Amino acid sequence: MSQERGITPRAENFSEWYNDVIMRAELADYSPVRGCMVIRPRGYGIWELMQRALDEMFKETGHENAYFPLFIPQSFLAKEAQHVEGFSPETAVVTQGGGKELEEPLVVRPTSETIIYSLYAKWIQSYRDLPLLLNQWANIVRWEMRTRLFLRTTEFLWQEGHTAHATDREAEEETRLILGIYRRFMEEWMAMPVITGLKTESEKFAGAVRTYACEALMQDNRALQAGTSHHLGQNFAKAFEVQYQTAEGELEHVWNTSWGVSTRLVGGLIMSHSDDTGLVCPPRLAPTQVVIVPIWKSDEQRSSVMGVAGQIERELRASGVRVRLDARDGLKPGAKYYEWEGKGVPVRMEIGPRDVADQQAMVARRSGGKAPVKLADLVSAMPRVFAEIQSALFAAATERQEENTVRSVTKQQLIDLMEGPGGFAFGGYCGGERCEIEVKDRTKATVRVLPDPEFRSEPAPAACVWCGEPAVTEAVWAKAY
RNA sequence: CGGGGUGUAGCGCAGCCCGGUUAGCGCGCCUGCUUCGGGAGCAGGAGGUCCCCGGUUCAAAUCCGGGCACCCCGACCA
Repeated sequence: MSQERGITPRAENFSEWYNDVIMRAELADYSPVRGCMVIRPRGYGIWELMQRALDEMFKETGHENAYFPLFIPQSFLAKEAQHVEGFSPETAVVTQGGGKELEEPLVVRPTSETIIYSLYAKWIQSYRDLPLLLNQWANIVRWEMRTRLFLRTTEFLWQEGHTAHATDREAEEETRLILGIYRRFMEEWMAMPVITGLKTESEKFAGAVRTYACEALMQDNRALQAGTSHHLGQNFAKAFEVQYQTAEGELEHVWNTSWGVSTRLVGGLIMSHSDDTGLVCPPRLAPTQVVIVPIWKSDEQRSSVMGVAGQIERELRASGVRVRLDARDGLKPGAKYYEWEGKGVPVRMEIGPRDVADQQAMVARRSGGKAPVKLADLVSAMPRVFAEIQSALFAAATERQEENTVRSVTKQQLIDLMEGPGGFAFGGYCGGERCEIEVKDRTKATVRVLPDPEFRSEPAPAACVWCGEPAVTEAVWAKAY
C-alpha cells in the first residue's frame, strides 16, 4: 500500500472534504497573499471550458466582448448611492503610483458598472445605438473577511455583462434572457439543477432595481448563489448621464442590465457531484474526458499494448475527445486508477494484453460501472457514454435536491429543518422585511429567491410561514454560502 | 473580530511536557534491477533558515516573551 493522504470523508467534515478534493484533484492552491488563490491547470481547464460554453451562448444572443480597466476612480463608485454603500466596505484602494501619492485614489474594481456606464454615456447618442450589448471576462477584487477556495476569494475571475436598452421592457427581457442562459448552462453543462427567481430587497445587488438569481443546493444542503442577473433600471444611467435621443427627438435615460457568473461555479461543480474518492466532473466540463491506462507484463506485451493504446488515443483525439494516454512506467495500473479517479476524469479505458487479443478495451466510468467495448466501436461509443454520464449526474443531483426540498413548510418545520439537515424550504411569505430578519436570526436561513413560476408550489401558499399574515408570494429559504 | 487548532524535507507527521552533541518516520522524488488486469518490491541516493524576531542558558525544534501565517467553527458579507 502506498496511499496518498486520504480525503476527509464528506459526512465527517464537509469543509475539509471540499478542500481535500481540490488538493487531490490539483484544481487550486493557496497563495502567499491572504485570501487569494492560485488556480492550477486542472482547475483552470474547467474554467476555460465554462468560459467557452458561456461565451458562445452570449455571442449567439448578440453580445460582444470588450475590456475595461482594472482601476476605477474612487469618485465613480460614489455616484450611485446604493452602489457605493454596498461596495465601499470591500474595496481595495490604490493611493500611490510611481512612488507618488495619487491625485485621486483608484479603486480596484469590485464590479465595473461605474466605469462602463461612464463610457456608455459617450458612446450612446441615439436610439439607433441601442441596444448596446457588451460582456467582459475579467478579474475583480472584493476584500472578504473569510475566504474559501473558489467560493469566496479576495480576487476572482468572472464575466460581467453590461447592456443598455431603450425601454424598461427590453431591459427586463434581457435580464430574463441571461437568467435563462445561466440556468441552461448550469443544468446542461454543469449537470447542476437550480432554482431561479427574484431576490428580496435586502439580498439584491447594490444599485439594482431587481436582481434575479440561480440558486443551487450543495451536498451539505446549503444553497449556493451561482449566478445573478440584474435589472438596473435607470439608476446608473442617471448617475452617469447615459442618455439617448428617441425617434421623436426626446432625450431619455437608457435602461441597463448587468449579469455575472464567476469561478465560484467551479466550487459549485465540485460540491454538486464529488465523493469521498475525489472530484467528479461531468464530461462536458472535464479537461480530460478519457484517460487510457495501458497494462502489460513483458516487453512484447508492452509494445503491442502501447501500439493499440496510441492508436486509440489518436482516433479519439481526432474525433474531438479530450483524451490522455497514461504511459508512465513504474506505476501499477491500480495506482493510476486511483489517481485519475481523484482527479475526476469521467472515463477510464483499460487496455491490456487480453484486450488487445480480443480487440476490445475496458471502459470504466468514474461514477461506477465497467464494460468491454470493441476497439472498432470505441470512437462512435464515446458520445453516447458521455451523454449517459452527463444525464446520470444531472438526474442524481436533481433527485438529491428534491429529496432535500420541503414544500409548504410550517414555522416549526422551517426551524427544525434549518437546525437539522438543511435544504430548500418553500413557504408563503408576507414580503415583510421584519419576517425576513426574524427568520434569519432564528434559523440562519435567508430567502434565497422568490421562485419563478415553474418552481412554485401548487396551490400557492396562503399565509406567511413566519407571521401567519396573508402571503403575497412564495419564498425559498436555505442556509447560504 | 471572537473561539479552537496547526506551523519541523515536496506532502503527511513524530520529537517539545522533562533543553544535550549526526533532527527522525511514512509517502513522494532521483538512479538501477525486478515488477505491472485495483494503491509494487529490493538496493542505493538527494532533499531541512525546525514560521519569524527577541530573551534565558555552556547549549534551544524543545523553556519564556512578542509577532506572523494558514485551517476549522462562529460573527460578518452581491
